[in-house]
Amino acid sequence: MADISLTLPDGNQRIYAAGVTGMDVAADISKSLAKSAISCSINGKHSDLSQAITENSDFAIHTMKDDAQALELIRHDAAHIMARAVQEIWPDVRVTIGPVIENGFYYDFDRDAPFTPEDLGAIEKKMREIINKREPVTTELWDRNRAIKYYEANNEPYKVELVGMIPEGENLRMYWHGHWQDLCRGPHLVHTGQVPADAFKLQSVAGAYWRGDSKNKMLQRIYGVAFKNKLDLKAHLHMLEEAEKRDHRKLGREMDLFHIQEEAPGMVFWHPNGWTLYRILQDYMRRRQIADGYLEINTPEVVDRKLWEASGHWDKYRENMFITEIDEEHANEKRTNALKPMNCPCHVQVYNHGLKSYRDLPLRLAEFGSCHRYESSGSMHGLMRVRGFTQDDAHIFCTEGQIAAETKKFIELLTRVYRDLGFDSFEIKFSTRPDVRAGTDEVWDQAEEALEAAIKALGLPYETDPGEGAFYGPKLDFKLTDAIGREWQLGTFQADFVLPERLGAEYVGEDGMKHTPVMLHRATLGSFERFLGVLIENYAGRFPLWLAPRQIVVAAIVSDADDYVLEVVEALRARGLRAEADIRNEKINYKVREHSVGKVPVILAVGMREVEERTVSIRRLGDKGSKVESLEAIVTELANEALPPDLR
RNA sequence: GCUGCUGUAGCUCAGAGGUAGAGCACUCCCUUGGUAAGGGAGAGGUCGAGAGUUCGAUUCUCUCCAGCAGCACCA
Repeated sequence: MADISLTLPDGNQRIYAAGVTGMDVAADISKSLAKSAISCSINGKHSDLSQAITENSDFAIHTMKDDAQALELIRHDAAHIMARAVQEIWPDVRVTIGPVIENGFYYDFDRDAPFTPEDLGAIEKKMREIINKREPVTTELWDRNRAIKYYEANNEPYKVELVGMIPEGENLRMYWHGHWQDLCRGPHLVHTGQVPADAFKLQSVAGAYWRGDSKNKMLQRIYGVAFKNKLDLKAHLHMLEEAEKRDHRKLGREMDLFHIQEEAPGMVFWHPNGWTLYRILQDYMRRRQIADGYLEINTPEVVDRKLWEASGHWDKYRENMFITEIDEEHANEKRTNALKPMNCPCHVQVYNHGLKSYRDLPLRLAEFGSCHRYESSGSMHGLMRVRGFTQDDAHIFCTEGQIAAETKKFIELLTRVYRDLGFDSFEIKFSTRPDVRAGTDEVWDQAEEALEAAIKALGLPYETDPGEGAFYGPKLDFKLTDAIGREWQLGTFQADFVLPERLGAEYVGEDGMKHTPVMLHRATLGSFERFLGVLIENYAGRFPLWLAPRQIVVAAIVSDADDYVLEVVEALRARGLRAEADIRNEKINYKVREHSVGKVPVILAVGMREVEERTVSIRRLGDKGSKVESLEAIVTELANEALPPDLR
């Protein structure tokens, strides 16, 4: 056989006979490398060490030191080992698929009785046994028919179905972990003992549809996490605990922000603290939008079905709309109304009132529009997914030629808003024309170019998602990253060539003829509810002063200071600060603890010393100590600090 | 909507076929205390809703509602 040349990551080249395996090369380099090797990359493709190399290639050996590869393999092999363990304990369980996911893996099984938490312990134990056997992982290429016959003989219908989906003529890779075998793309570790027995944990059991389709049978999914070592696992479990602590549903209760109750699932009862936060955010958005040339409007929430039929929503989304009938006692005519699931049809009604000229464009109509959507019972989640919500919605009516400038203007607004609210980074997803769409190719060309040009003009990175646009136009989605690295899709910007026409929106152009405007749907926060959920979790409830619903508590150390406490509160309130007095019969330790737990950013403690010197002792949330300043200085300092970013 | 789990005081949770308990919070009293829980007393619950089994159900069974985890969905 001819010789081939392998280029190692350090640039060195080595010559081997064609057909050499990664393991051969590792052994040739050093004995210890052969021992620690877990996989290799051949021309950048992550491969098994047993893979034969037949041509000149860039080549790298991976060990446990290569995080990306090591974690992928550990998790992937852990999934296989888990499946093997399950089948060893319950031979009648059918296997399906088990991929690697963030931090871990899962495997879907078909089994009559669901797994219980106790089962997970038994499976973990069996997995450790398999790991401790240190059995070699081997692989073979099979042709389709052999694989189908094999799986039919072994009563694995899901595997038969999977093999059936692989194109004719393509060989399949089969892997063995000891006697247990699975169809898999690979690559895998060298032996089962390379999965760290003390660094994985089975987390939970849940149902999942076969091939992700709700028409299919529901399988039993087991989720697990796996890491390189015990410490990483512990760190991950700790991180989960931390994330739980900042859960907005928990903080919402603790900080007395809102609640949701049985009689109105998916609808929020905002408490004084939460509504203060909501209002601060809304006032801020209102100022930002007005500064950007938006005109605020307000439209009905209950609207006759005729409008939804005209807009097309009745056909497409009726199942998700709250529909009301007016009973005959109260109406001469029986009619069917729907709670608005979105604002756009109503905004077109406002636009349509009165003849519009090209001189009126772009016309930016904004509404903090209260919408209702009947979300399925299983999808609701605190404030993040609700049935009643308010969008920071606006529709920009403009000409095709104005799309680019409006896109740019909007992205600039969104960037400012996100930054002001503590989110420094976000990603843009650009979705282009789908196969089934309305509008001519020329219009799509123009709109896609306009959107893309706007992102480029701002020098922002973005990702293109071909074919993912709405049927009525291309769109941009904005995903931000919060303080603990989670991503949230909130803002959106969508061009629409369909709705204005459907609802008869027109303007008189320079040519004196009637034209149909383009409508740009856009939201920055998305919905206030969801955004506040994200905001609460991002700050873990410890809001910057301008956002904090309770900004300052003035606490008396002795009751002789009560009058002065009230005076300080008055002085703070006079400057628009949200200040409360705490003159309860409690010790200062108690008060400090309670308000710290309540995440009040500033506690001003006053005793007789402060009364006499007209000072206050200021303690900031999270600080250990306090410092004394004059009342006058504190009021000015806090008043400045509490200004919203757009007013500074 | 689907699979599984859960529903007891405002919150976190314990409990049992004979009609309920703890801690914190709340109210009152004592205490005037200098930066993360001072002491005492008291009040508070149709045990998610409905039906069934039973002499008796909050406990067992069924149905429904809601929540949680995941899946599906998300204009």
